[in-house]
Amino acid sequence: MLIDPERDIDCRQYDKYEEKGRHYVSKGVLNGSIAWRGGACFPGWQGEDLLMDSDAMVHSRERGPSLLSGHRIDYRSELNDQQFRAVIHRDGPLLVVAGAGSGKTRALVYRVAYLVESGIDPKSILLLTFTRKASREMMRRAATMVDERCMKVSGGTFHSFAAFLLRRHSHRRSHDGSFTIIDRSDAQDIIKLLLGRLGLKEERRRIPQAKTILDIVSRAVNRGTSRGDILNDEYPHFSEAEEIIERVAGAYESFKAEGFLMDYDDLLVECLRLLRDNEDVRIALSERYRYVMVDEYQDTNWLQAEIARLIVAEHHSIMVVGDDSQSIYAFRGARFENILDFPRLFPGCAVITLEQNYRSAQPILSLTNAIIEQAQKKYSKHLFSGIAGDGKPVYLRTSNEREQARFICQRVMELRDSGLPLSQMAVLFRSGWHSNALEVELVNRFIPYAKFGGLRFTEAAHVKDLMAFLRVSCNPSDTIAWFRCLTLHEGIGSRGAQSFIASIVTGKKGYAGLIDERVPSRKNAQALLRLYDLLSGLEGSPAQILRMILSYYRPLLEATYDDYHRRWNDLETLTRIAEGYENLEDLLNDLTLEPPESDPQNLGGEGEQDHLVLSTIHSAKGLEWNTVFLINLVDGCLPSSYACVREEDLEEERRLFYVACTRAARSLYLLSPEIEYSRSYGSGASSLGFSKPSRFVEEMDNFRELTEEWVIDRNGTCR
DNA sequence: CTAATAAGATAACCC
DNA sequence: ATCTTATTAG
Repeated sequence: MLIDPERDIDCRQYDKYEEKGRHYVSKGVLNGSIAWRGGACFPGWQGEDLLMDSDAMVHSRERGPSLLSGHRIDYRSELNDQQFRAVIHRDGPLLVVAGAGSGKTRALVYRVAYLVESGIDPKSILLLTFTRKASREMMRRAATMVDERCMKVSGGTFHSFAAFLLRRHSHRRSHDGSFTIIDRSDAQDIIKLLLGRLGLKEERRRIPQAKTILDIVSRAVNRGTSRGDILNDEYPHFSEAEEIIERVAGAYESFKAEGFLMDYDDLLVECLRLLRDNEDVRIALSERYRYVMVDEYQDTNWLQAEIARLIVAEHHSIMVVGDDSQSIYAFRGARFENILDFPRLFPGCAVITLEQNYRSAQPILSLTNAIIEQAQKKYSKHLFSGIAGDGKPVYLRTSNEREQARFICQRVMELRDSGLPLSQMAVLFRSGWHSNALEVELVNRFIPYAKFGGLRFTEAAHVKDLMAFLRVSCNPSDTIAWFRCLTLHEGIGSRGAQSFIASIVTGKKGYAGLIDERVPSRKNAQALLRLYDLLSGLEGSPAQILRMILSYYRPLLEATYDDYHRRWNDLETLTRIAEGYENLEDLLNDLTLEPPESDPQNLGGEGEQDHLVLSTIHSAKGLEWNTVFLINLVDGCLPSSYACVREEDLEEERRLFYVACTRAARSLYLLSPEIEYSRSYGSGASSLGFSKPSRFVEEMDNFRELTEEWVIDRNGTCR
């Protein structure tokens, strides 16, 4: 489509205005459908933003309608109208509401390409995504379209961006800026320590577990409410522990402050504070990042939305992309309302809706539309697909998990034999351990697979051990890391470690505290001397440091774990990762914020590349496969039994179901095994009995028509 | 005070 | 099944 401002824009509905000699449109309607703002929104408009390479912006009718002059990529024919408008949008706020599979990523990638091709400095583009993997992937795609310049785009997660910013402006904080980022389990250790320290063990009242306390504290931060409210709303059974929680929370804050520690939430909170309190920082950022894009906007919480707003406070040049139907991170404080609030936050913003689905065949889409139709709150989007379907999604009930696993293995092998690569098939599930039974079967049949989600590489004990050494050498006040390092040694338990830590950190003796005379010479004296030698002798690149620590740690590893061989491999992986880093702090930073996926388990099979994907639904976000198997579609698994109490939680589970099904391009298999509950399975579930199919299935009256039910017979399956 | 052993509880999603 | 906590012997 050729956009002709004179013809396509309804001139009665926008205000033209002039500023510093340039012409702008503040609002308008294009072909009667979209809100519009900004004179530089499309090529050809005479009030171009002159910041750009003006040549590239001129819409050239002489050269034919499809190619923007100066651009190698034929944006107009490669994108649909809505995508095209989003891509060539230049300045001013833009909200793209993108249904599942509607080419949201495509729009982002093309916009990066378009901006870079127009001569924008890639470093002035900031792409905030949900995972670093996602941003790298987008840049890579843009780079293959344009050139290497696209790799220079600034990008990352909100958390990594916050960490970067905080380190850069560290002089504004009281300490020298070397802080350590702690993950959830570190935070949990701290809470446990504090519970002991505060002498709360003797309390009569029931005290929530460290994990629960942390959860409450974190939720309050991410939702922007008080801990009391969270307690009342979500943990009523602990409401009498409020006072204790407050005390622990206070102690936790001061503990972190003393040790220069920051948890995930602190990164956002401090980043927001930095932006709020320092106008000069905001201005500098606005100048540096002229084009800001936020992916998965429906999963941002209020802190993130606020950070994004402040980054662009000076120029409002921000594009956010999201889909309220795919918001699945409420447990982390995500507010899909952010999408709805966006136009209010940025008055006059352009809104573009992407409704054409390019991923799934129509029968799959019909089902997913019906699923989301059940949602309490929905914001109308009618997805349509041009892809005719081969068949309806398959629904299959099996008598147990084992049968479910066997069916999948059999079907996967059939499909592979018919030429579909394993990597084009995925098995999705609600919780990490739902795939256990299947994994056993896959191993038996030598089907290689890679699992995403669940336990992370950096959560393995041995990896944490090694990171503790690194953290100590990076930040000698890191009490938690010291604790781990010290108790690793024979003869040093929690008590001994505490006294050393007191000497090292509180007594400010540094490493010398390790060879403190106060500590009588015992059999551990020798070990401590060696530890002292190790730590004070650490120098060089992160990889060199790591190797020094490894040679020290190896005997400890072998003494502690029977399966040290496997674990040693992980540590070598870690060293390989470290090779790419010049400074230790960056390495630790990245490991905590963006842990590498644990090595794909290549079990049997010939090619290393091709493996079946197993993934939690959360980790499958944004991805797609030709064939998707959704397993354990059973009440108590999906929806999870934890989510069956509150209405909002249940709604989120429904969206999860929706997200899972919309990952499928050509075929979708829904499996409901009967699971026998030996013990109570979550809250109040009957202690004995069999699971029922998911209520989401039961609730849909047209489920039968939209799917095809299979039953298992003696030799396999048939209709 | 530590380390080994026994009994008991709990089990999600993720930066 | 795995991780935590309580108990007890060294």
